[in-house]
Amino acid sequence: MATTPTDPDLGSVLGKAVAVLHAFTVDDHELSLAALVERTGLPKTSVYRIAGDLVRYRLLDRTALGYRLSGGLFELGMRASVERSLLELAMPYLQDLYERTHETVHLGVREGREVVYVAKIAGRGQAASPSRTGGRMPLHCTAIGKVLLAWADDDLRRDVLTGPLERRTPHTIVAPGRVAQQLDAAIEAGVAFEREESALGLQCVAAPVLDADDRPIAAISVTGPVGRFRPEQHVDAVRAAAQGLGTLVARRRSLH
Amino acid sequence: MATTPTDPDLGSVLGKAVAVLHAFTVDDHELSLAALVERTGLPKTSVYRIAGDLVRYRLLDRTALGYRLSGGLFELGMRASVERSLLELAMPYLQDLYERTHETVHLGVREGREVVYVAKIAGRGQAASPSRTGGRMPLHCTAIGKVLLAWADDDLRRDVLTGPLERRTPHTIVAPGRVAQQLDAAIEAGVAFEREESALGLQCVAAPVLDADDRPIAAISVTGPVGRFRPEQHVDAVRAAAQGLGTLVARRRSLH
DNA sequence: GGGGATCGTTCCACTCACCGGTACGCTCCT
DNA sequence: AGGAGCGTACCGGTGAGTGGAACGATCCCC
Repeated sequence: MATTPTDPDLGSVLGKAVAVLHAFTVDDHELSLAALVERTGLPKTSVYRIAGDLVRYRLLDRTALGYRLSGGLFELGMRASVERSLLELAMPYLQDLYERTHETVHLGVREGREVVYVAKIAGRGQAASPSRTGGRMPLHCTAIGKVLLAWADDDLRRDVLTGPLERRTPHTIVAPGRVAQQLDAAIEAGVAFEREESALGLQCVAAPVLDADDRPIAAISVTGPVGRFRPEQHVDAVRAAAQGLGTLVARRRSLH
Repeated sequence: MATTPTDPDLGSVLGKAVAVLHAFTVDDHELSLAALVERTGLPKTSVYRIAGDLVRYRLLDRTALGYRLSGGLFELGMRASVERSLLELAMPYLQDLYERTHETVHLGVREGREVVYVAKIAGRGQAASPSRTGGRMPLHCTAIGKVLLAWADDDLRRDVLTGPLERRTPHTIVAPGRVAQQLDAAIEAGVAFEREESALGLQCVAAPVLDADDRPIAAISVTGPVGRFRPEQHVDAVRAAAQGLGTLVARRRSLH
């Protein structure tokens, strides 16, 4: 059941422990022992023992209802070098961008065939975008994803376009040809757009953060609600932020 | 050597794996096998095998120089419920506070006898504060720490004050009596101050985020360089942000 | 250019930590 | 009262994990 992203080797303690950790998602942050058993498919006793150990090692917390990922794990995750260096370098630019636009700002990197959001600035009373820091989204239906894909190796582009393109909304572009068109247009324009393709009611512009070799390290986007928000108005601001961060990153000789 | 915070039971794979993960710090984000062996005190072969497994499970990445904490760990950490819920609720307030002051803004929670920073907004060209998201600081020498300690149970306050108070700068207050004085003053004033007690050249004001039962969930602070920056000027802004967040959190029936 | 130090990797036989079925006690339901 | 669902505890068998020893590859200094 419910194969975790990193479908681990269940023959080792470590594998089982990782499976338990991966059973938690952004939405289900609190799971009972029974729920963990169901999600991992592991024997109850094993989950019981392992979860207990994880609590002992401060990777899980006990709660009235069961277990949840602990603050220790948060600390550990914040030490992940690439994401954290990027985040620290990027914050001032994201900050400026938000202040200039007062719209939701994202920073994302590519992980496999998906976008992982490394930072999100959503001010008060914004149209709620479903993205979350640390969350994932498909590459083909988000502005950040398109940017990351457009500047990526041809291999990856081909790989993604030949695979299934998940439909998220009625506006999601699922025809490989049309996605390819958009990727080309993105390179041409230096930015990519998204119009209600990942979530209804939201539009988006994104620009790539390129290193010294013009490889895409990350992407920055501005998101707003259809109607008041016109992504074209923010092209220059996003591009400026992404380029600023890019040159800063390049100066640091790739993200160490 | 170098006992990790959660000095783990080294008799189990899991314990060893956790020890390996904890060997990485914010500063040493990239460690060779030999370095891991030295820091964990584990046999070389064991570290080799376990690190390999951790790479397989996407908790570590291989690099030219050795290993580092992976993006997968970042994602996992971002799912830690308390920190992430708090972070999402707090961001708009931190955002506003930064825009109002244009000084470095922190959000911190207490973990044991230390502060853990959950969020940091450091604008361009600020005096670099040594804090980092996910990093720790002692309670007695930071504004956030004083706030968290002042509103905490008497048990904790006694516990911390009777323990050794680490000196961080010439200005660090290490006399238990004087710290206690400041805690009382903090409750009186609704905010706590710090004047170069954790890092030279920096001053700070912090206010508590209280839940419905007046228990401190977290604290918010504004930090700036001595000279231009006068913490007293920002008392109202910090207090407003913290209270706003507090009522929001209280409405959600404690952080689930 | 050879010898020594350092580092990552492979091999292997022992053994103990892990395994998971079974059973128990508790709290809600019906 | 009975039954379902859950968390906890017990326990003997066994294979995953163990770590010492030995190997090859770099690098650097004499």
